Amino acid sequence: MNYSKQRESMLRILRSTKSHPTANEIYMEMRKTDSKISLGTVYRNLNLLCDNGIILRIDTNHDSVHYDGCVEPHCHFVCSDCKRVFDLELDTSDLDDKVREETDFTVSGHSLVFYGKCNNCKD
Amino acid sequence: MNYSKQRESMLRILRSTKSHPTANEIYMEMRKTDSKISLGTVYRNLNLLCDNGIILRIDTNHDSVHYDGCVEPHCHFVCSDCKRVFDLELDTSDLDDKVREETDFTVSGHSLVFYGKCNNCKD
DNA sequence: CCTAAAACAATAACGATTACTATATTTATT
DNA sequence: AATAAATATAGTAATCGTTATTGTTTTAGG
Repeated sequence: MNYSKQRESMLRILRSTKSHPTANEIYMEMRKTDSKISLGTVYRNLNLLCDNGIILRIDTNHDSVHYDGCVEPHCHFVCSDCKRVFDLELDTSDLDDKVREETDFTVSGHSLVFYGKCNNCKD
Repeated sequence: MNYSKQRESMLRILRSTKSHPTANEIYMEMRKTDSKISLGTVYRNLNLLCDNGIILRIDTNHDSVHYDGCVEPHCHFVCSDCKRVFDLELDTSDLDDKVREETDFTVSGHSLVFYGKCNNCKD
């Protein structure tokens, strides 16, 4: 993987927010400083960074995929009203072992997403 | 919701398998007995059945959405090789309460998907 | 039977993502 | 610094899963 200033800029954006942006939101943010950036470049780099474990993909069932610059194990909450994605502190590191006990599968990890309404939307 | 033989047939298919088929797989299965069935009908009914809690949507991060005729709370394992979806017995009913303790959010449920390799693919 | 609501098949449209192509940038080598 | 190979890019076209539209058919209730 060679250096590219586009990819560096994407990583900077992802690591400076807790908003879990979508590909298009990252694209819009990048266009503020680089009007020539291509949406294809954003997608290609997001996949590259995911495949190398540098960022995290969050599938919310709701709309398009969200991305997280924080790869420390944690889980997420998606508000079914505003669709925002929140980080949760919940420790679920024991779950993978439970599945290993129950099955003969090789478990590499899990994705845990909670649904409901956030503080702003719950009334 | 009026009766329709297309929807009845879909439910029969979904409840008679543990394979968690995609919309297209259900469509292909239905075409065996009804060559006129429309893919739009399959999608419309899948959404209708999901919205009414009669079937379950499973988002695997991998490809298109899978559906489950069993709505009893359970979680899933997706093989990253063959992409098959397996049921797990794991009881995770306590997780929602843990999130309620940690946050002020209204929690309606969660989706828990494990990743790894199944027995067939792990070597 | 007759009517209104709901469902249908067929097809067009949409939005997110990926593929393609010709050009530019990065990195390693002389 | 010049060169060459590998990698990345912008721009655009194509793909794929899903949803919307339309005119017709089926269902359910009076």
